[in-house]
Amino acid sequence: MTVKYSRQRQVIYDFLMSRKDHPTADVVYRNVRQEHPNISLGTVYRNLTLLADRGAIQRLQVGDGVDHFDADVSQHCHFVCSGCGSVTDLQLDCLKDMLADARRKFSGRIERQSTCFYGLCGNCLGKSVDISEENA
Amino acid sequence: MTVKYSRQRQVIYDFLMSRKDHPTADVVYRNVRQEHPNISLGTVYRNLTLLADRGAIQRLQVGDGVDHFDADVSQHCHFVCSGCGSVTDLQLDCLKDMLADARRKFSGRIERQSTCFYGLCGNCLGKSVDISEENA
DNA sequence: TGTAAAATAGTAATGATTCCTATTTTACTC
DNA sequence: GAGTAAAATAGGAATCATTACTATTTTACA
Repeated sequence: MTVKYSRQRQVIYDFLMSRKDHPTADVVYRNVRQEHPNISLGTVYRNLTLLADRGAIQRLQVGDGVDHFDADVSQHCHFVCSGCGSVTDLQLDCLKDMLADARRKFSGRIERQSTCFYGLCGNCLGKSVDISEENA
Repeated sequence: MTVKYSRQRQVIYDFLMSRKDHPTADVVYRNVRQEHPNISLGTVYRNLTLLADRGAIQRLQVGDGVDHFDADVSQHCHFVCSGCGSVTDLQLDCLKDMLADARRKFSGRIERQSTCFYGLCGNCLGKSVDISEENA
């Protein structure tokens, strides 16, 4: 199946390239709709999947139940804030060492890796947090 | 809310402790039902969530769209086979170094980490794979 | 222009997980 | 051992992200 140009796919990809965070399909949909009011959510999903399958973008599953998408396809880690839910990049030099270490120890073939850190971002650390329910 | 004993929760936890792989809620349900025919799927989900919230077990999100559960709560990596879907443990010494490195570089508070490798396990590497659709 | 393959919009279906409620079980007191 | 309030359960309904379906439109190319 050859891929043909589509204006919608172009707009989706351009939008993703313009963002440093890692939007979900729904966020992409709501933003792209502003200049493309008839685009359907299915089209957004289909094109994000197509782009990810071809390696043009990365699909991230950070454990919040929703897929995030990243136009930066280089190997890097992510940080997920438990406070605000933001997903940000984290460049660690030791990433490649870890991959090498894993390949040394594992008998199968390791193709890629995904590392995600969890905690509170600098912003959320500053704010006072309601912990009234936390000991319930 | 104090936690009271329940036979169902005990059976769910015991089953998880007996497995070296990392079953999904549905797999737990189908197995536990053999000796507890009336248990409901909702009970399995509720107890897995309760145990995970209390730190007795770990919830894994490896990117296949389904949650997996692990009775081993120590920090370790996982490997997900793209062939058979199995999820296995991978102990890497450099894991703690990576966490230290991340804490040094990041301005927020990092609480935990999740690392997952993807590829083909030793078993699936041996088998011939149908790639007829891979260039489509 | 003509045409076949690919893509779209809109909607229905899927499937994992959570929520709801009447009933049962637990833990604790007398 | 009975009485009781909180917690847990079974079973089913609801939710919500994602995928599948289909009639129509767009693309690429002769």
